[in-house]
Amino acid sequence: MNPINDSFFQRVYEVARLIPYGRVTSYGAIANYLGSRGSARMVGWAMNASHPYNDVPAHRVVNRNGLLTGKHHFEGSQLMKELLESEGIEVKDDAVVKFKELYWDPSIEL
DNA sequence: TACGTGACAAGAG
DNA sequence: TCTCTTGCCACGT
Repeated sequence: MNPINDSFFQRVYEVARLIPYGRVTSYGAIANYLGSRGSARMVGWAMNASHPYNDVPAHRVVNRNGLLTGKHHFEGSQLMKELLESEGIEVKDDAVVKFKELYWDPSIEL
């Protein structure tokens, strides 16, 4: 990984940027990739602080059930859904359809 | 300086 | 199978 980013947050953003178009991942997957499963909550916190970063696709990060738990942190509760659908990802009832198929695990793919 | 909060996850009962 | 409890770490008050 890039050593230019030292802080935990920066590393979270780094991984988030690597999420392929049309794919999704979970907070835990990112936390696990960074070395600590228990830091999943930190990933969520990092996403909360990622608003200023336009190149961080926070909408591709959902919880382990594929639920869009963070949609309320977007400008509109529909924005996250629309962003995902614009990438060809089906969203129903605030959850990613075919989540298992679209799931992207950095610790495996990288 | 210390305590509570938060977009989570996994194990145990 | 479902619900409850614990772990983990940075940030704001």
